[in-house]
Amino acid sequence: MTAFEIYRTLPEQIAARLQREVLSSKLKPGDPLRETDLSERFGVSRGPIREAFRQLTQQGLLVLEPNKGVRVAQNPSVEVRPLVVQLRRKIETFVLDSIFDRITADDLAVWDDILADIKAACESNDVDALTEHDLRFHQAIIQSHDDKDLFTLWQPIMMRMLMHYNRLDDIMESYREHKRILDAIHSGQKAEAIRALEANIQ
Amino acid sequence: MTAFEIYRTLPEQIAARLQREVLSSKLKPGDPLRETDLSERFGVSRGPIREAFRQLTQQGLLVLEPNKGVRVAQNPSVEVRPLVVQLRRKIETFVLDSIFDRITADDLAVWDDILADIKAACESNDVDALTEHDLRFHQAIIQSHDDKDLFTLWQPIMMRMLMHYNRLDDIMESYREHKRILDAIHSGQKAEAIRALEANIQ
DNA sequence: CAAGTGTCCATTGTTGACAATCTGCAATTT
DNA sequence: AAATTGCAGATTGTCAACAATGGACACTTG
Repeated sequence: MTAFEIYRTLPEQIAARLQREVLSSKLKPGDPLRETDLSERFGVSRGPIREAFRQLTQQGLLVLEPNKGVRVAQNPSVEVRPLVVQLRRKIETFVLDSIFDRITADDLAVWDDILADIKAACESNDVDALTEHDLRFHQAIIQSHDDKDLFTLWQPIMMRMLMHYNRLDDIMESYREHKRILDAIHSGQKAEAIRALEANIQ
Repeated sequence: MTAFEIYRTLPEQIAARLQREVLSSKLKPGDPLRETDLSERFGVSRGPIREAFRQLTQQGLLVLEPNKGVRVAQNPSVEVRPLVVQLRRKIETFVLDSIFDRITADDLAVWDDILADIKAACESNDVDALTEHDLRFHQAIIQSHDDKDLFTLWQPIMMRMLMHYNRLDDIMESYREHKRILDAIHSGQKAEAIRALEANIQ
């Protein structure tokens, strides 16, 4: 768990809280979000709320209809879901392949820390925390690529996968999958790392 | 050319105009867009301008930095470009394959009309118009899928490809490529249509 | 009774004023 | 001369008031 989270702006703080509520299904697909309600809840005017809506819309978590406000987005249909998986695999394996020979000790230290958080979340059976750290793990990899725009491309795809995070019977398996990825990176086995990464994305 | 374009909202109109200026390189990567300037230019307050920024940011055409405003996004790096091509191919071929047996005469009529616009743009050597109708063509196909969320996923990827639309020596080739796609669809040749679509995306 | 019309209310859209932040440059310090 | 500080202007961030829109429901109308 991250002890202190620093956000530059008001809308970022609001967006982060709403993001958690969507990913943890406290807010369900189709639920309307009203600007007035939230501006009272967070003690700010409607401006920052709208800006937070913008960020979450970009992430694909909210859907905006003119004059009607925003709602929590629907999960991808069963038909589209395999496509989303393939897209995410393509991006993440591309990044891992591309950065592999330039991964620094600092990068690995950060990823190891996140893996520890994943382990803790699995052991305490905390699905919401697992979702959060799973996101952090893959985000950290994507963001280590020089082209920062890749993150913008990847994020909405990732979010669509996280919206129903229930594929595992045994939650500890998530920890093992991520550990396999990092183990392979530690020992310099590129092909194995990519294989483990693909296995984790489904 | 579409004679009348109806937009529901003020921000949509503004976003559409700015989109054209970015795609036609009238606004170049890195150029800053100032809220005050645009609010004077379009005769509205800064609110709708910010909303237009929102939409274009979601499309990947603008990049926002807190307290610094928005700039026109950079083109994808040469390293990332092949990935973008692959992602777009995956989505569009997925959609075409998925809808192929349910394509209606109305769909085809619309697409034929757009093809005529593409032909006209090629014949008059109007690259900006070609970009616009090329976008309309592929957008029309994507939007004919039941899952409307696919469009949101596809749009930012498409935009990254359109930001420098200069792969063709012979502009008429673009018309021929799109014609091959529609010809194959007309004659019910699914595999051939998908092949032609992939050939067009590069 | 069905289809259309009008009114009201909840909600989003727009605006202009004011606050906070960033940038560049000049003055100051070491 | 190099680094730092302090201003001033430009620009974005936030706010609260007002306008416009959409949906629900009662009412008319054929």
